[in-house]
Amino acid sequence: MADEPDPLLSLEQFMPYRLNRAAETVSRRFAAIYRRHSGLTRPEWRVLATLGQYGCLTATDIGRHSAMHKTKVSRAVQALEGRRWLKRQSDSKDRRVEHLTLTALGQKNYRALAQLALDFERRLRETLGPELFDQLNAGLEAFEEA
Amino acid sequence: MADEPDPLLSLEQFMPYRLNRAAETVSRRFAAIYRRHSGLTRPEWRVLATLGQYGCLTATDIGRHSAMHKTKVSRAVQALEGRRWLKRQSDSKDRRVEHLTLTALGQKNYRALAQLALDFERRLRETLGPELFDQLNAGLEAFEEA
DNA sequence: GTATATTTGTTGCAAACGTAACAATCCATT
DNA sequence: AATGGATTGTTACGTTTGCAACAAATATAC
Repeated sequence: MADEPDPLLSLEQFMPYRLNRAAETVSRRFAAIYRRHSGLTRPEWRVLATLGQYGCLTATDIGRHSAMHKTKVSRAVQALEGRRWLKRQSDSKDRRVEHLTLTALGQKNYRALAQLALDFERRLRETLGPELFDQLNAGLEAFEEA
Repeated sequence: MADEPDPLLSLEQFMPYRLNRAAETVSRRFAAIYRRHSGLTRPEWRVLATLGQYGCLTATDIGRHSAMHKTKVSRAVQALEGRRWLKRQSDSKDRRVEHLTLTALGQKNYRALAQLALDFERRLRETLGPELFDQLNAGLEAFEEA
């Protein structure tokens, strides 16, 4: 009595499923690295990395750029502010917005964490093989445009 | 006074970041579809799809296969059991494990939802273009092996 | 054969999450 | 300049999540 109800859908070949598994696996491993190093959560790491790259942004900017919910951003910003890794400067023209920048301490930690990120990606590229890595990258790039 | 602290890391070109954004976008859109159709949550959909494909599995099997935490699986199984979409059968040899299978009702809904999935993927392939879609798929496939 | 370790699945609990409501501010139309 | 609407960021609240502890059962070691 076979219990195989002739599968209509093969998850292993289903793109959303594949994408999710790959992203989850990578994200989890990478998160374990910077968590061990700094204790940052994922949203906090994202805010740090975004500010490290762009220098000065508002909370809305960060949310738009990293596709995070604004409450997530708000809480991550609070946490980083508590560490003195980030400071707020109110805009003189529009007093709703606050410009966020990393402090010297924040930049120092950003540099260390960015290095961890680059190392991680390099190992990933080696594990996957450069040609497949680039292929995957090209596919993902096409994705962002569509 | 430039506020650009020479970014060490370009998030847009960072593989884990790209993977996450793509996966999140796709997953969110697809989830909206089957949520509207059936009210299933993401973990519930995953359990349903996994059982629909493999017929009979234990909770641990499902967790391992779909990379979900065992508590997530446990709760999704409870929810599907509450809908009468799934039934448990205790193993006669090892009384810890329970074999999970879809009921007739569960299979009926699985078929409908699998069709939605295939439609979604077909549209995705059209949007992306077949060649890039396949390229992305090849990259993801390499991923799973490593 | 008993003690110890491992595995399977569930539950308590605290942390994290998103929705919605909110205060504060700015903009647009009049 | 005033009312209505939009935008920015925070907070309150109910839900979801994962870690840890757990009970039950099996496997392993002695």
